[in-house]
Amino acid sequence: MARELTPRKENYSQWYQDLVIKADLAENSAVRGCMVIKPYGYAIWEKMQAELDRMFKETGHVNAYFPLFIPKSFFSKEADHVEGFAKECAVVTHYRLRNDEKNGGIEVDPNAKLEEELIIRPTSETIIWNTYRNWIQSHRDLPLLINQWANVVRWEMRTRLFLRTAEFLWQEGHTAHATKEEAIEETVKMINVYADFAENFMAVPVIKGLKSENERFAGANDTYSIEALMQDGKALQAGTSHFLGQNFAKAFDVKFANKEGREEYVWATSWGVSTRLMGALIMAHSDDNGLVLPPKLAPFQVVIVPIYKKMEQLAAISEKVDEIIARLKAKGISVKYDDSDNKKPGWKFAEYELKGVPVRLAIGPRDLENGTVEVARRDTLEKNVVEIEDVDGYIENLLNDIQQNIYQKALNFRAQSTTKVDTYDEFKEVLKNKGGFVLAHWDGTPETEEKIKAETKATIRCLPLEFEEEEGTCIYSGKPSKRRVLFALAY
RNA sequence: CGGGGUAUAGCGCAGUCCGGUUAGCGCACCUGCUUUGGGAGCAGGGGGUCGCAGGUUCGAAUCCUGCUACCCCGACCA
Repeated sequence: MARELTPRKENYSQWYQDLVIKADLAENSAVRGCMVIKPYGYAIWEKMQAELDRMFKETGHVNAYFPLFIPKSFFSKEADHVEGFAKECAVVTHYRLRNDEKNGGIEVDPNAKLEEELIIRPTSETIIWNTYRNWIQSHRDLPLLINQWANVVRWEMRTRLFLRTAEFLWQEGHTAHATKEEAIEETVKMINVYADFAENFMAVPVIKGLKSENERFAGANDTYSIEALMQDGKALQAGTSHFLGQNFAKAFDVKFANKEGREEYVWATSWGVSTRLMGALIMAHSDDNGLVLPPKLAPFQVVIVPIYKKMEQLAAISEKVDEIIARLKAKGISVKYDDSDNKKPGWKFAEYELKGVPVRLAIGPRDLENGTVEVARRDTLEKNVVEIEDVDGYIENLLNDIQQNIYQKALNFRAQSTTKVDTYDEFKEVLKNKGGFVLAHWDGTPETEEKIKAETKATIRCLPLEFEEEEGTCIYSGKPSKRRVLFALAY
């Protein structure tokens, strides 16, 4: 395997894709725009899933599953929704193949044309709300708090591993509520869950905010997002939570009898995060040696590499290692012991650094004599010799320390990369030379936002939920503004 | 959909301009010996419809025509 990663500054996007492939996370598949997630990458995704799923359940949600196919007619019931997604839908038109008598091979059977085409879900609001109609009669049926883990397809023109693929894995929550207030509360609750997950598990600091009208989900009244900053200074939308108002309830005629016995449309939310989080994780922390995984999401937190000349030495080392493994496992620390004989220690060191394993132990004859082990941490690449007696407690602390440290590092980077600007010239200058988040005044109109985007490619990432009221003037139009909003170039 | 590029062993590439022994190199793989505290060394070995289809020629990976796929840069990305 070629070891070199292309220098990051030259072409971050290429560097990122190389890293994804070399660290064995994923690769492009034979199918256009689709990705094969390899076992190591999938193991990280499974860790993410497990934590998110736990958090959803703690907030009262349950899992269910809805169909992959959506009848075209369902899809078109909500006008904004269909308009937003129409350009990127995969459509099933036939249900059978037959032998091609003329040319050999196989062809679509023209006699098997579907009366109504099926859309492969790009998101499931429509099929789910069509189902909810039958599930909701009374206020006693509410709230309905359901999540599904699924794949969706969006026929993107250009794709990038994890960040934008034609098919991707995600979870989508779809909830129904009796009141507007309760639905809004749910929307905000879930964006907070996502922020909590990003910061405390992924160690990626995020900014919670409200999307501008232009960037809002098709069919939503309000879209909240969490925005993360990548190491190349571009923003990544890492999760969204939508307040859907009564739009889907009206489109699918979902009404309930309230406590007074009157019929009302229900209030809805939807929220989702996807395998794009993998991209965020990689681009937030990796360095030139490869991935840097937060201990809470690493498929294994510790790797142990034995160093030996003769098989007898390996046997003695393995005996000691078994003890260490037992003690680490007792503390809930996951460990891989790589005693494979076909790779040299140096190769293993480099390989596990590439894969971002948080802590590496090396143990050889010298250590056996001294009762020590060499502990190397991935985030700083520091090495220390530790008494075997103390190793489990030491590593337990070290893992916490690494989790904190990489979060702090990302937070510091974000702080350095966030700039307040007051003029349009300054705005353009910062975007061009420094990148990162730019806080600026905006007049609140979609027209201004579009013009800024057309001229600079920067978009309003969000109107941060945490902000200071401040009199100012729009950097573009000069009109008055009461607050700054968050701009950036984005993935 | 525009602009550029690529297609040769599992992977990465050279060879193509200027046609000519048996198509080559690195990594990986197999065998053996020596190695093992930061991506080992030596020796030997296996593996190819040179993207597909036509054409030119005594002779095509190489020239010509058509097709297909993929990559990069844009456009697109609720």
